[in-house]
Order: sequence, then structure tokens, then C-alpha cells
Amino acid sequence: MAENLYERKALIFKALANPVRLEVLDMLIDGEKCVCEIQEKLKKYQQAHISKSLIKLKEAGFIKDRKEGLNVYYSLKICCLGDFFKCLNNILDSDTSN
Amino acid sequence: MAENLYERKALIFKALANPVRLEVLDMLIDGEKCVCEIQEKLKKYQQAHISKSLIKLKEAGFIKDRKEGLNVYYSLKICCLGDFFKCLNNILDSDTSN
DNA sequence: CTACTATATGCCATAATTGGAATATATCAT
DNA sequence: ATGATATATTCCAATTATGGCATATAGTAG
Repeated sequence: MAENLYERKALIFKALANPVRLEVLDMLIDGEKCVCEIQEKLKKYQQAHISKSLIKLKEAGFIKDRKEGLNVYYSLKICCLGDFFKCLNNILDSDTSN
Repeated sequence: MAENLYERKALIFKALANPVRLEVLDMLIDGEKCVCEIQEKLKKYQQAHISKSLIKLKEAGFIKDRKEGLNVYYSLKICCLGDFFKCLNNILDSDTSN
């Protein structure tokens, strides 16, 4: 585990610092999905890669999983993600001009 | 520049995915600071490293700079950062147990 | 048991990030 | 002009992340 608070926070942002994982999170915003559904939407990536992405998001504390037979269902664990991402859009909308 | 939206968002999170840059951002939350003040607080790191951290945060759109004589002053450019980080604490507080 | 399906794990080459050391630039004072 | 100070840039070795491929595991069906 990371020693100090800033390192722990950085680990959380590292989990978000990847387009595939961000897209996965986005998919989960409208409810629980099984790994197979996520794979279906992200066909450009290998199954193994999706699986690793989900595990990384889980380790960072963003999502949780639930097994049901052969399937594994993932869902958001953090309710404030919506607001979290709204701020992001402010950044994206504002120009990079100083 | 990154092609799609998720890649652009990932770039923003990459800028946050580092303890030094997070600590710098934290220092700027209570107002504009000159590089020298930031260095003073982060003595464990080299001047060059602090400078690079500031530039990365600026490129990501989080902060802006202003020159005054020999000094450069940096300040937050995004007003919603406070809320942004509040959500983080939710994640940090919640256990990693599924 | 075997066969099948869904998901996870291990290995690996490539690419990106980190942070130190040295150097460059810009501004100010004399 | 020279020298001093604040900040930025370049170079580089070490570490870490990315994403493909192959394989393993776990649950289900027959």
C-alpha cells in the first residue's frame, strides 16, 4: 500500500488514467453489467484486457463485482462519480490557452 | 492531441496520477503561489522536478501562470476542484473490501 | 468423468512516466 | 557589459503501464 495520502490518491487517479477503463466506468454509470456485455461493447480490445481493466478499477475502489453462475457482474461502488466527471467536462471545455 | 473523448479524459487524469502534482494542486487550493514557495514546501524534490510538475498541470488545464519579474505565480484555473476531490475522499474512506 | 463457456492470470515486448543531474533561459541589479 | 537569482529544458537510467497472446480456473451441461 502507498505510504502517504497523496500517493494513495495518485493510485486512484492512475486507475482513471486510461481510456479503456474510463469507457468501462461510463458503461457502468447506467447500471450493473456483466463482463460479457462490456466485452461486447469494447470488441476492439481482447477479453484479457477488459478483464484486467475491470480488476484495476475494482482494486482502486471504483467498482465491485458479484458472481452469478458463470458470469461476473460489475457495478459502480462510488455514487459521486457523476459529479466527479462533471468537473472534468469543465476542464475539457475550457481552452488550453492560459 | 488525443483522438477521442476518453483519451482526452485519460490525459487529464494522468496529470493527477502523481503524488507530487497532487500535493502541488493542494497547495494552490488556498490561492496563488510562486514557484519558489512551492519548492520551499516540497524540498524533497529537485527544482527541475517541481517545474516539470507545474508545467504538466498547466498543460492538462488545471492551473495557469503569471510572470512577475523573476518569479512565476501559479494558480488554479478550475473552480470545481474542491468538489472533485471530495469524491476522492469517499473512495479513500470506503474499504477495499468488495 | 468430458466438453464447453465465462472470466482471470502469467508472460512478454514495447511505450510511457519518473525523477535526478546538468544546462539553458530570462530577468534583475550593479 | 557581468553576476546573481528564478524558472525551464534537455538528457538519461530506472521503473511502471500497455495490451497482445497463451494459458489457467471456475462454473455449467451432458
